[in-house]
Amino acid sequence: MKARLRVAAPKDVAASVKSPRSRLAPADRERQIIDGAIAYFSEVGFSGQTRELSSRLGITQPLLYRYFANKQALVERVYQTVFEGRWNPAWIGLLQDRSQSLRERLLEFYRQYSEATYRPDWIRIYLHAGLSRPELNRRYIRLVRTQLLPVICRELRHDCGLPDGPQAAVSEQEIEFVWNLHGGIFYSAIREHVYQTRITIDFMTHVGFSVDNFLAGAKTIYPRLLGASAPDALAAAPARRARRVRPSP
Amino acid sequence: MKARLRVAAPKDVAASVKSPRSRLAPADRERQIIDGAIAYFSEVGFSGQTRELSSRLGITQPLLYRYFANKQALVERVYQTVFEGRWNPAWIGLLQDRSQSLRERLLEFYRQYSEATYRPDWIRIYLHAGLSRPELNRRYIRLVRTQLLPVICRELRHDCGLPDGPQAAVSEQEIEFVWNLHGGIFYSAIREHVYQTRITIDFMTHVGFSVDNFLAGAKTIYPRLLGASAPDALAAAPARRARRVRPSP
DNA sequence: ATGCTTGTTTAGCAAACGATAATGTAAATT
DNA sequence: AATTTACATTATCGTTTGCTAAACAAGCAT
Repeated sequence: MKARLRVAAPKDVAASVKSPRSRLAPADRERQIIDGAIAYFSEVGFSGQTRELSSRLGITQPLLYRYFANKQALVERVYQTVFEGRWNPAWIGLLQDRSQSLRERLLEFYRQYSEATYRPDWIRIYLHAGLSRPELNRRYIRLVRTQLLPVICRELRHDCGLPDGPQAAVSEQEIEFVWNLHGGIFYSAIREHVYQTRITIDFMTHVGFSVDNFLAGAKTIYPRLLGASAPDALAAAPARRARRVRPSP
Repeated sequence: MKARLRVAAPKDVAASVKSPRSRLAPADRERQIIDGAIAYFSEVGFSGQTRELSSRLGITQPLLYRYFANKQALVERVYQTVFEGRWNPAWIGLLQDRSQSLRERLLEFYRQYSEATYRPDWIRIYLHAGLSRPELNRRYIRLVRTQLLPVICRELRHDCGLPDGPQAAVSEQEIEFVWNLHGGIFYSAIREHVYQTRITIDFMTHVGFSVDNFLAGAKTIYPRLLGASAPDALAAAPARRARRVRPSP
């Protein structure tokens, strides 16, 4: 039907710039798209357009839809890759290795942990997800809350010379106490990678301050958290502070 | 020209549901739009649509454009309102009032500060902004960095019985030490308001842990931060930790 | 070479979205 | 009450955006 009209009009000069249609194995192309999507969505958020993404990848936009049913499916893969791909179960063992001082272990842990997660793409995806799909972050936080923090709590008990045993459950207060260390370090990573504040102090130096302060303070504070308050405070729903809906004008 | 065709056909039943065209004073309408925009954009992010926003406000979409030249202008007003409207200069005086213990002052400060800023709309706008317009957050952080943290540093010096004077500048290490307190508390607010994690511990109880840990740790750590390291570390650009571009697959 | 399979591109639709012009109407002014 | 002012709505335009169908071409089998 349609005559080849472009016989005498080959690719013009501008078109010669773009790459000449590379044909990749499906697994490679998929991987390339996911990596590009992580970089792109971490930069502009998940409302970024598929055309811009494909353009950055050097491919055409419909090609995305050969590998992912729709944009949402691609976004899910990004979430999954970022959140599930960078957790190292060996960290638990590292923290429990009492042949080193707890300070050494915490520093080494945060060195490795920040190496894996406190990088621009991870943190930004993490925050974008937190704002649009908090259930994903809750799942990750549950991982930290159940796998990581209780281990630190027990090591802290041991370090402070406090009684411990397999049946002595970690209290909510203890967890919250350790959250404080974790959150302070995470926030300094946010300042660096999200707000891009110029930070004159080396990241691990900051971690050193945090850990030292944490351990020194714990010597004083941590003993209080065990005996006094009931560990079953979990069930109780304490009265939260009153909260205005709007600031009074 | 056009005959009144609807004489015998007044507003139908469905139309009677929507409000009957309220006519507000410009200042009131503008305020209403800004408040609605804060609530809406904090929920869905700044890529939210103007139609949906106007629908929530119970007005028509073109009306937005009578009050704001374009969407971007509205977004700017939201930023401005949220970031500049909730800082209370009196906090500085509160922190410097040595008639109370530093512990009391810090607790009271964080009670007031969290009341003003650690609420869902503020935090979410803050994070959305951080991801899309980090320069705005940098400005806010500079406010904290220059107005708030140095004051805490000086009070901490006094509390730890360390030498102080108007000419003894606060070192970058000291600031970073206090960032840790501030960030840990902020992160617990993120967990609560953004990830909507169920937190069984009262917010101010958590703040109490943080402050106590901070003060107890400071007694040990803080003295080190003053004398030893050069305060002019600001100028130096310390070697940061090596960083892979991608995690090895 | 020829044809076949399948990865890739071209062309384009339908809905969504920011923005504008024209029309309508509530309330102040006279 | 008539007129004017300006706040608000209706209708619509041009573009963007997710997504699809058809055409095209790179590599393998024959």
